[in-house]
Amino acid sequence: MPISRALKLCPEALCVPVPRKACSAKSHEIRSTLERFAPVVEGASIDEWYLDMSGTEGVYHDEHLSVTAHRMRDAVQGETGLTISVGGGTNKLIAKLAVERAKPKLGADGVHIVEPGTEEDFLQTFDLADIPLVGPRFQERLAALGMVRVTDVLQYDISTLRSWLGKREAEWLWDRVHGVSDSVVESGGEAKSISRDETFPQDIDDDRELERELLALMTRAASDLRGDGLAARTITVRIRDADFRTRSARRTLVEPVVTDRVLMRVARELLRKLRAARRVPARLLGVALSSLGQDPEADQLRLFEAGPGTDSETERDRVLAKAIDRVRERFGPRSIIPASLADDGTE
DNA sequence: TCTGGGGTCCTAGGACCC
DNA sequence: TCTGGGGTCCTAGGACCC
Repeated sequence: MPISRALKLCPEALCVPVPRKACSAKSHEIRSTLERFAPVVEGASIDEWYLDMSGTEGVYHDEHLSVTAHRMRDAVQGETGLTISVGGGTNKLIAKLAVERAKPKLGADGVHIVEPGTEEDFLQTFDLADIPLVGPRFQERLAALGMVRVTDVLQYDISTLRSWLGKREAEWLWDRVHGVSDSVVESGGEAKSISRDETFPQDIDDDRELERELLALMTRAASDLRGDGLAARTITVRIRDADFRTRSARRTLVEPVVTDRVLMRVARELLRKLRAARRVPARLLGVALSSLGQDPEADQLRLFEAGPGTDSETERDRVLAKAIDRVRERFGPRSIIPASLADDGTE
């Protein structure tokens, strides 16, 4: 339920913000513990990881995987105070489905291992909606063809499925319902994008007001960008109109940038473009920074020095941005904010 | 009664290059 | 009646996940 509706129904409710920093710190703690058990650990989200256990049989003296899994569970509980569930199988699809069967609230003991060779039988106990990446849209199409459970799909041969769904999707689904998945466990790494967006309590139609919101969003995104030691080449502005139509505009710069001034200058142009194309009240506004790379060092020789009013950053821009970040870190995110934004982009 | 926030990945089409 | 072909980069939109 959206908070705005919850507060309408229950005006005295107290809203407690998500302690994002604390969640992220706990996530790192869990990962560190898991890394002792497997050579490759892939973070799938803030609270899910894949471990590739192949090749570790000798290390664990050929003990059954469920024994190792219970030791992982105990280690995480002991070191972080949090309870995890562990699913095991011969590929990521099986492991992901297995962990749902491992959860103690279903009466299990926190571990569920699917033995090699039993994957197809295991799959037959699921609905298609349980398969990762079978979302609401795909479910609807499949249901229209009379397929809701995995067993519904197994009645048909691949050529029939191809004629209904097209080659690519039919073959993808065919593999999944047979428990086949060849995606590898990879440790991954840096974020691919950083975004901030906000749904307004009331739709906003005023351009100046939208630009103020844009500035607030960009200030947060840019500060996190620099906090991670990254720079961005692509800036995206997203707007959701009152009728829920979502539009976006983006621009990729030749050089990666980090400063509020340049990021905001591009973002404002993109917002103006979106507003010029369709000017109706907006319910959401967002910014995203992508094409990320390591921030080229501030002390690096810069071939071009550009002034305000261009898309290039000056040394002054970068020093200023980082000084502001330090003040915010010490005194809080609201301790120093842009007073206003002039039309030429200076603050 | 409308539908959160932060992400990833995929696709289609266009520009441009050799 | 014909308008090559393949690769890369970019934009816009959409599906999906937690």
